[in-house]
Order: sequence, then C-alpha cells, then structure tokens
Amino acid sequence: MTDYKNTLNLPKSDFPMKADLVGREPRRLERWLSSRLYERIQARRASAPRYILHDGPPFANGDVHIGTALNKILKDIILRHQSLRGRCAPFVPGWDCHGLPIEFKVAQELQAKAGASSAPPSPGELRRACAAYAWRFIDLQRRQFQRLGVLGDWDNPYLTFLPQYEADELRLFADLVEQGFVYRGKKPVYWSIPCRTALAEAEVEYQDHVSPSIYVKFPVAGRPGTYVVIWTTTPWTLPANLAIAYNSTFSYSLVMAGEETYIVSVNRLNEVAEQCGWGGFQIIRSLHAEDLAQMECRHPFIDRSAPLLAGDAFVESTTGTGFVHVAPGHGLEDYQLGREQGLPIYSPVDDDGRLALTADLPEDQQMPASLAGKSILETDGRSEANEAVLALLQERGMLLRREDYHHSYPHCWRSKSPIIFRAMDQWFIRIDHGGFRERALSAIGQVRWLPEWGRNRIEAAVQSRPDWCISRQRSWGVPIPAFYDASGQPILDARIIRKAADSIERHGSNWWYDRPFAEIWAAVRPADWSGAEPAAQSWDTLDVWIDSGSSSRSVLMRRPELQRDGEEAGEAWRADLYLEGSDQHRGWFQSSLLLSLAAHGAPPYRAVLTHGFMVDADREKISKSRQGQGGYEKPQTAEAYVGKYGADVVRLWVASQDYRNDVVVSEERIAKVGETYRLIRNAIRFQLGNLYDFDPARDAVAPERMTGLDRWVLEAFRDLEIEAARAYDAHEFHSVYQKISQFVAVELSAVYHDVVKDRLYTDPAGSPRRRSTQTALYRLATGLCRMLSPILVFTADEAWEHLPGARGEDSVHLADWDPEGWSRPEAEQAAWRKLFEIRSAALAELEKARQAKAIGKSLEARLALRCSPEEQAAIAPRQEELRELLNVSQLEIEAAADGVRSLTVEKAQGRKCERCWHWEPTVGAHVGHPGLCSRCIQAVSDAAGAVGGN
RNA sequence: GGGCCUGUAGCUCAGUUGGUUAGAGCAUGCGCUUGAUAAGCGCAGGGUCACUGGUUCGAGCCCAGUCAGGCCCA
Repeated sequence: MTDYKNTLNLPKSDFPMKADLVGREPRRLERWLSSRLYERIQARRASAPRYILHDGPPFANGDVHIGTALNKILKDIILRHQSLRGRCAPFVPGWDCHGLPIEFKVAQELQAKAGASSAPPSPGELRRACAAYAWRFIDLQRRQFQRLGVLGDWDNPYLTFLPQYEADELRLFADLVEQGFVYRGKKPVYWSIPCRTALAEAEVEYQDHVSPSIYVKFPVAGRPGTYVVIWTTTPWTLPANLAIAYNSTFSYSLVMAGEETYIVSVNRLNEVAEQCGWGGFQIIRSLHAEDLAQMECRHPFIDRSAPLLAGDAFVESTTGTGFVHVAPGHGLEDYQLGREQGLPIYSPVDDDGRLALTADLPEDQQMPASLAGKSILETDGRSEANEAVLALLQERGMLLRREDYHHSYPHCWRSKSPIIFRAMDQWFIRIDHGGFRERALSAIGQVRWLPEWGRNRIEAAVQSRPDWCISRQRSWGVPIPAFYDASGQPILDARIIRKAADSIERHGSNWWYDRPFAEIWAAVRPADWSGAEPAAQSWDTLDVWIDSGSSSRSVLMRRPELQRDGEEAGEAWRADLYLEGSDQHRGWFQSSLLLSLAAHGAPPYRAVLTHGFMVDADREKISKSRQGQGGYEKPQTAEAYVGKYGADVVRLWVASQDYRNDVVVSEERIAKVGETYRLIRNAIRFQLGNLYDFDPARDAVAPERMTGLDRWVLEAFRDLEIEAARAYDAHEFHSVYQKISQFVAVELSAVYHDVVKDRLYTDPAGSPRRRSTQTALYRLATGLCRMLSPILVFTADEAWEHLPGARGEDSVHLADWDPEGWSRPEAEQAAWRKLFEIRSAALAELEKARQAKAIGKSLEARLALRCSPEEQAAIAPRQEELRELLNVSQLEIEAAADGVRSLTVEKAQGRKCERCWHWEPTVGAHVGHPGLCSRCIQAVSDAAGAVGGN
C-alpha cells in the first residue's frame, strides 16, 4: 500500500504543545527587559490619550503574597488592555517603606547581633538598618512582580523613603498645617505597649481575647451601705475613674441583698443578681434619672468622688449593669463625656504601660502607691495592673464578682498584643475643620465606586472617623519637623516644615537625626521668625498612612508620564483608577482622599475598584498565624505557584475569578485552570500548525470569496471580540475568561477545527478552499493573541512569534486590538443557522449508530436527510458544505411528501480512500492509485506537478 | 454586637423587568478516533439554586428571618 501521508498538508509548528512555562517564561522575560519592552510600548503610545492607574504601595517586607500577586496582576491586565486598545497606560509601581513592621524586625535583628545587654541603637543607626532592610525586600518583591509578567517602570518605582517623596509629603503636610488642620491634643489613642507607640485605626486588628469581667461597688456618698454597681473588663482603668455614666432613659432599681443595698438598671437586674449571687434580693424602690443626677459616688479605693452623669449615647441595656465607669483618659466615649462635663483627661499610665502617678491630679487624689509601677501588659494572660487593682478591690470589699470574659478585643497588628486606650499629647488632623468632613463626603459622591457598595463603605468610614492621630513615637518614618520651646510648648509652622522639606530633599531625612540641633534650626528657621525659640526638636514621625496617602503629591503630580494634557484645570494629575482590596476603604482610599482633598482640593481618583480577599479551599480566610501549625502548610506566596504552574497559569487563574467576591486559592483550582490553559494553547497550536505554508500577503482570501464555514467562524469570532472587549472595559475578566474558553472549546475545537481539518489536510495546498480557511485561521490566531495578551502575557507573545508573515511589531504587546465590525448578510446567517440545526440532529443519529457499532468515525457514514421541499431547496446550494459540516462521507437529501424531517444513518458506499479516509464509490477506479478516490487523485497529481514531477 | 458584602452542579461562571423540564465550559464516567496524539470528537451522569417562612396564579430572582463565610468597625 502506498503511503499517501506525505502528500497531505499536515500541520507543522515549532510552537510546542508542552508549554514548559516554568522554564520558558524567564527567558522571554529576560528578552523583554533587555529589549526595554515597557519603554518601547510607552514610546509607541506617547501621544495617545493617557490612562492612569495609580499603584497602591505594598509593604516592603516579605515575599509577594498570592493576594498581592492578584492585585498586581489585575492592575497589569487593565493597563495592558488599555494599551492594546490604543491608550498610553504607564505604570509606576510603588512601595510603602516606612513603619513599624520593618522597625520592629530590624530592632530585633540589631538587638540579637549586639547582645541583649548592649545599649539600644541610636535612631540614625536604626534608620540606616531599616533602609537597608527595605531595599532588600524591594529588590526581592520587584523580581517576583516582574516574574508574574507585570509590566511597569521597575527601574524607577516610587518609594516612600526616598528624599523627594518625603519632601513632597512634608510639603503636603505643610499645606495642611497652614490651613489649620493640624492641632496638638491630648486624647485617648490606641497605644501598643510592646511597640511603645500610638497606633492608627488601620494598625489595629481585632482578635479573640479573654479579659477579667468584674462587677464593682461604688459607695454612694452619704448613704452608707448603698452602692452603685458597675461592670468593666479593664480593671486597670479603675484608678483613672472620674465618673459613672447612666442612661437617662432607663429605669433603675434599688435592691436589698444580704446586708447591702445596690443600684442597677431594671433590665439588667436579674442577670446581675444571678452573676453576683444575690439570692432572694428585694426591690426596695425604683430610681430614675432625676434621682441619679442628685447622687455622687466615692471611688472604691481612692479618696475622691465619682459623680453620676448621663451618658445615653453609650450606656447600653444589653450588657453590664446600666452603669458605666468613666475614665476620660482611657476611652473615646469617656473622653467625650469628660470633655463635656469638664473632667480632667486623666491618664495615669506611662510609656511603658505601667500605672503611674502624674501631675494631673493632687497627690492625695491619686492611686495608692501600691499600684504605681504595675504593668498593664499581659504576660501569660495575666496583667500585674489588673491583679493589683483586683486585690485592692477585694481587700476593700468592693468586688462583687469576677469571671473570665471572652470577647473580640483590639490588638496591635505588629506585636499582636492587646492595645490600650491612653490619652497623651499627639498631633491630630481635625476632620471637621471648616466643614471638611462634609466636603469629603461630597467628594466621595463624585467618584465612581466599583462595585457600587464601595461608596457605602467609605462614606461610613469618613462619617464615623475620629480626628486623625498622625504622630508616632517611632524612628523609622518621616520626621515631623516640630520643636518645643523651653516650657515644653510645641512649635509647628508651615514655613519651617517647607524648609525642612527642602533640606530633606537634598540630604534625605536622616539629616533630621544626624545633624546637631542648632544646625537644623538654623536651616529651617524662617527669616522673619518671631515665635518662641525652640529648646528641643521633636523625634516623632508621621503615621505611615500619611506616607502612602500623600502619593497624589509625590507621584501623581510629580511624575511627568502621569500628567495629562487637555484636562480640566487642576485635574491633569488625577488618576483614572485606584485598585486595591476592599479593606482599603478605611485605609489607603480614605487617607489618599482626605489628604488630596485637603491639600489639592480634589480627590486623587476618578474611580475606585476593589477586590475581595484570599480565602482557602474551605472559604476561610488565609491566616498567617495558622500557618506552620499542624495541617496548614499550604503555600501562600506567589512564587510557590509560579514555580509550579508558571505565571501565565497563575494569571489565567486570576482572570478566571470574579474578584469582586472573595477569591478562593487552592492548588486544585489553579491546576484546573491549567487545563483550560492547555485547551487554549492547543487550539492556537493547531491554528499555527496549519499556517506553516501560508503567507497572509500572498495567500489571503477576501471575505466575500471565503467559504461559508469560514465566514461563519469569523463572524462568531467578531462577536466574541466585541463581547470580550466590553468585558475588559468593565474589568470583568472572569467573563473574558469564560467567553474565550467556551469559544475555544465549542466554536473552535468541537466545530470549526474539527470540520476544517479535512480540507486543510487533503485539499491541494494552494486551493481556494484551503487558502480561505487559512485566512480565517490567521485572523483567528492573530485575534486570539491580541485578545489574550493582557492575560496570557507570555504565551500570547510566544504564539505571536510563530505567526507567518511580516508584522509591524516584534511583540504582541506592541500591537493594537480593534475588534472589527464585519458581519454576514441576514439570509446567509439564516441558512447557516439551518445547517447547524441539522448538524445537531445528525450528530445524535450518528452517535446512535456509533453506539450500535454500525460505524466508528462519522466518515464511515452515509447520511440520508428527508425534509420538506422548502428545506431541501434552501439547503441544496450548500449541500456539500453541509456534508462537510457533518463530517460524513456521503449526504443525500430528498424531499419527503409529509414534510417531516428525518435522518437515517447507514454505512457509506464504496471503499475508504487511503488518503482522505472518505468512503467513496470512486475508490479503485484509477489504475495508478487503486486506493484513492477521484478527489485525491486530483490532489496528488496537482502536487506532483507543482513540485516538478517529483 | 453593628455596618457592608457573599452563598446556583466536584470547579469556574451565566441566569435579562419573577414566567415552560435552572444553562455553559471544565472536571468525572462510557464510547469513538489515532493525520492537533502526554492531543481531538461524541454521549451520559451530576443541582430540594445555603436553610426556613412569606408575598404571588407562579420565586434561583422580591420580602423577613436563620446558618455559614469575608471585609470594616465596636
């Protein structure tokens, strides 16, 4: 038997089936970097309208987490799509470089190196070590982000610890100071004892905690044996108690239990009685607000009074006793009530978190000496200060009940220890300054929030936020250029800050720490300074949320490539989009908005897009603290997944997720996406393989001369392109993923590719029908590469290189994508709908025959279609195309008198052609090629002629 | 405890203003093919639409509550 296989046009391609992404991607990345692909893309779009997505800076610490990878990949997809569609879409990545996590870690390392007994490092030493540490992780994360295929100006990222960034940040701060936003106040702030610093709201996280829950008696003045009962879970705040709050809308009961008389609220009475073991108590009478207002209590163990005050805003009926102990120096509500009532903001706690005597109250009204020095911080679940207070209460007979109380309590994000509220002198930004809060709320209304509910989130955050405590007693940050005069009064002046900014821009912020005080003051002293002469400089640093929040000044306004022409005045710097996790409504979205609005009069973004959080396979949040404990060893770094599956699979996985909800990350799911990757890759490989002898310039066929099937697939593809482009525009990449993968699976793989194989392989190479199909394949392959290029950045580029013909661009990432508006006449569409309708009916019959072992592959079949004369007439002109579409060797159509459609499958007539595998009666008719059908004889002799009788 | 959000086949997603038997792809099983072959094609199974109750002639969709989960806050 002659081997006719090499007379076929079988696919040939160097585009391998096996992707080997892990091995190949890094090499392509090298090429992109060495050929300066990012710069070339930017140059190509230099005059195009700009699309500005401003990067939220990740913290320069640790490996890139898979969640951070998701964030960056989403940004990259958006920017690449914008660029593909003709916009200039630069990307300036950033890092948040200051702050406690680094300082904490570095301080530990230095301590370990120097030995526990040595002196702590100077701020300058510490800062230099922190900078080195940050650089290390910037470099590490930069490589990891690049490895993910994220394109951007990685050589010039914005870093919050670079002199120019810090200088711009301080200039923005100076604007705020000048406008009167900044004040010095003594207010309760979150205080981390181990970190010895105040914390921002965003630095606090809630964790389960066990606190002592106690009921305490406060003797009513002038009524021996009568007590108001309060409930608290922070015994250590009792020395700071200055009042008791009640709710004027509640009723209270005076009850007799044993020898004593107590006052508690009516609706808490039963529970309190049970807790305190008041079996057989008797209600003597009820009391109301007017009765309580007359009363005054004595402190349970200090010689001072505790007036009863109405605190309806926070005295609840669901817990406690209906009375709340008020310590204005240790709680926000307490503080507000204290301020209204003129109580001192008394906070007898020192920086080490120990109870301390202070100058706020006369000595005889302060806590007993036995309490001073007791540490509040818990070790092994016990706090010295709590225990000491409890002991004192016990001794005085003032403790009614003590038990453990499980609740959620704020913890320091860094040291993971419970925070305390502590009033101290800090710098604040006044949120209500000149109606600023309302301005912020109205600005929120002008921004587009995606999803829409993001607006609620940030509105609620802005509405309820207290003044912004912006000072930190730390070294690793931007120094607050403030001074103190000889009497300790602070000096903060916009002119001084601006001069400090100039010096820091030249020398870096270590200047503030390294230079002598006199030199610093000389450098920043305004020429016409008439204020007090400073005696000392401030060592506080700015909250890191001021760092990242001022990027509108330091980056958006500063970088030339981010400026837009022809925009409304003053808004050329506004970003089109911010894109971060939904937690940033209270974090970066808010700090950026407030600072930009206060300093520049406008929000820094036009739209804000948020994504959900990473959860594990059980839809539980990925908790780092759970890692390392038994049974929780899943990798959560981007590198772990990239090293196993390749960046393109990770990116395809990101694209496949509806990131507006939480995103489930698991090996299994990424592996599943790998299957889809293979499907797409193989389809493209099939197309490339069949284009080996196609030159688009020479062989392309005009649409009107293409076959009906090719015209069908191109129109379907056009629809796909339009839908995909729309989904990209809406940032709905999961929809892009669904549409493309389903198109590839159904329209391409199961229909078009399957049908078209026959003509591609067996038609003469240069025949019009084959060239028509190659034209379509070329269009499909180039279109798929473009369409996929924002997601499969490596693979699309690789496939692009394997396309035949000369293209203007050496990388798909330099190409344009402009979905074309081409469609077929309505009559043609209708005719093809009919053919496909018959196809699905025929497929069912063919399957039956196959199950019955009558046939194997469809080409073994002869199909008889009986239908109405009208249908027959409609199909007749396309009978051969229908036969091809059904993949059968023979199709017979006859009109049925009753008009009912029916399909019959039988074994095809004739013999199987050795070349095309069709069953044809003509096989055997030709003496020279007894195994071939007439069509193949033609093809073989054409081919022989074409190569010179070879 | 409060605010916001989520819950449709094993997985990822559709499901239009409430309207027939809830769809698709992938995965699985069974066949076919062996000229995309560590590929390709076909068919099949698989869902009390988280749960409960309500409104309605009719609810995956509207309402209330419950449960589970997430983010933020107290």
